[in-house]
Amino acid sequence: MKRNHLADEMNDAMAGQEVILNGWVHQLRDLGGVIFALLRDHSGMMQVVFNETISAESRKLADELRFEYCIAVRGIVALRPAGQENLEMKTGKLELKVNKLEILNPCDVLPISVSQDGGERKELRMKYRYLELRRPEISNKIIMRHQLLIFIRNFLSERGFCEIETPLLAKSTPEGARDFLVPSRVQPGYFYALPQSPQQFKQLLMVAGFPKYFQIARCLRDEDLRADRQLEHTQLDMEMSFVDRDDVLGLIETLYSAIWKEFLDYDVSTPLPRIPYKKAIEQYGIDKPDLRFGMKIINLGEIFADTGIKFLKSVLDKGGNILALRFAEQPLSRSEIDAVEEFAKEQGAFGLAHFINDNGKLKSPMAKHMSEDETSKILDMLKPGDIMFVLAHEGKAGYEIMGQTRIMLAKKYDLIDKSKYALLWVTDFPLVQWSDAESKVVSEHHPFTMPIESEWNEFLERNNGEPNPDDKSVFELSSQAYDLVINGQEMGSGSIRINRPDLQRQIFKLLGLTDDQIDSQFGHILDAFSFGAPPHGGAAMGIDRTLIQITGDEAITDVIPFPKTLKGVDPMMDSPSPVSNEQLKELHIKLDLPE
RNA sequence: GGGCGCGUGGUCUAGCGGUUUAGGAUGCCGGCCUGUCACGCCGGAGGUCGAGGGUUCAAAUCCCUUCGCGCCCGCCA
Repeated sequence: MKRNHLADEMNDAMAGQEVILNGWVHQLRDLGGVIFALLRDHSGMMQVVFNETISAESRKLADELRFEYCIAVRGIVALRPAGQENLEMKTGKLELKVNKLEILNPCDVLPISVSQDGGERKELRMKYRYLELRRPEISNKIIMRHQLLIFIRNFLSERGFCEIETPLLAKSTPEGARDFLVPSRVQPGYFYALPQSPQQFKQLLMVAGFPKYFQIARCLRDEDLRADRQLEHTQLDMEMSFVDRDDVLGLIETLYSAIWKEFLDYDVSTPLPRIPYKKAIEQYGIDKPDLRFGMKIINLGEIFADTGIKFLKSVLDKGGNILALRFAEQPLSRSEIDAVEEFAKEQGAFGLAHFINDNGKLKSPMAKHMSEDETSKILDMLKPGDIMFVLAHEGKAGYEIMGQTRIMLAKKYDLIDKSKYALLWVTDFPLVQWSDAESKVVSEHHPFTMPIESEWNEFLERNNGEPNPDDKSVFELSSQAYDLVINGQEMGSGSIRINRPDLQRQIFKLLGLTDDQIDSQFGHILDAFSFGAPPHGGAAMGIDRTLIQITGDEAITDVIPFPKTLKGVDPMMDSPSPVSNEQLKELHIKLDLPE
């Protein structure tokens, strides 16, 4: 019995018509003489009725029905008796009087509930993900993912972008995340790397003369997982030639405001705010500020420039900062204030002082050591009842402690306007940063990022034309890189790229690569740049993260059809798994397992 | 690699040294019920309390180790 209608198509006008529906038993109510079931298909639900006055045979077979049996029913669409309508249901005024039932496939006792959220543990839900996906609330996210991808493809295609696939079997390079390796059978001892992103391929497409490229690309990185990080994730990868930074930012913010309008009916005003990296750190203590609430970091350096308070003075003398957060939402108890200090200490602070405007009088552990001038200036900044948390700390770490404290306070005291979406760009990222793990200078974004050229040229001049990583001013250099941030989450990043082989080689040298390493690992791209490579730039946007912003979920596993656990295991397929000795032998691999 | 939390019949959960033969809900099995919609009522089966070790007269409960899951730090251009 093949279906000729879907549950969702049933309407009053069809009363009296005979139809066949296929689907699953979503709910069962056995009243003895009559059995009601909710039949669910991908479109919706329909109540079906088994009654011996309609069909004794079907009524008898219906005794066997249980949750999630896969069935086919044929029957007459009918209006429910007066007073029996279910107004909560789209088809609630109707029912199907079944004259033939066929059980297509029975269903074992369910390990997780399908008809509702049974609150099962994550590991179980992952193992039986295909059952969880039967729930419309869950599958709708996967359908929305499809709709988002279609929307993006149409948007970019209409604007002259060409979707181009790039290889999955690519090459391992020394920069960046840990690679997933794939052994070559034909070339013993050689490995492909799965792409961390199509970065080099897309730049080579620019060299090839494609003006606008995009790809919905899977990116793989063998690093530890988080709620917003899987081993593989999907990026909207894009690149354009003959453009400057504003062209790229303009296109992406137009796309994102269109997505927000389409999927959330939310008006994002463009152009988006653009905050230089340095300012983001100084004002929010983080490179991905959440602008749904205020409470910017305040620098009290000037007020305390000549202070007599020793620990403040000594931090200032060492070039540190005195930073503050003004908390004006509600008075806090002594223990609540202590909890804030405790949090700051966990973030690395030595301590966290505070000022309170106690009806025009300054209340603070430091009050009696402060000058009149200092006291009045602080009081001027506080309304009665306001609390100001104060941190004296050196370097970027001080801003970061305050940034984390700012976020903690906002979450704990509900300062975040959940109806708001705060989209912004953070621009002018540092070109490089220091890696403690590798004890060397590494790219902040990636090694193909164009520096801000005036700064770069001055840096070279200072170092006699050599890209000297030991010149500490290297950390002051900015790049033409940018991040899109939404509600405090990094949504994607991009940059204007280097397109000259000489500059690219200098950057590699700055990162500590020798000429030999550069030639063997990046020779292809330097070659390519030497054949008239056009200026170009682009970005890559996280599709999974974009989706959880739209759905309001907290983990990207919610919008991935078959996600993996935090240990990188797929409990459903039970991967990764051992392979046979024959397979290993074919690949010329011998195992050297830890104890 | 480090920190925090969780793990009890199919599933969710109570119990957190002895009142327990581990309680409840739901699902499952059997019975009753012709207008339910989380249908209802009656009865029943189902547990090595994640695993291993220890403390104790006595351990689901306390301690140690270990495994799994989640969240965070490190890590992730």
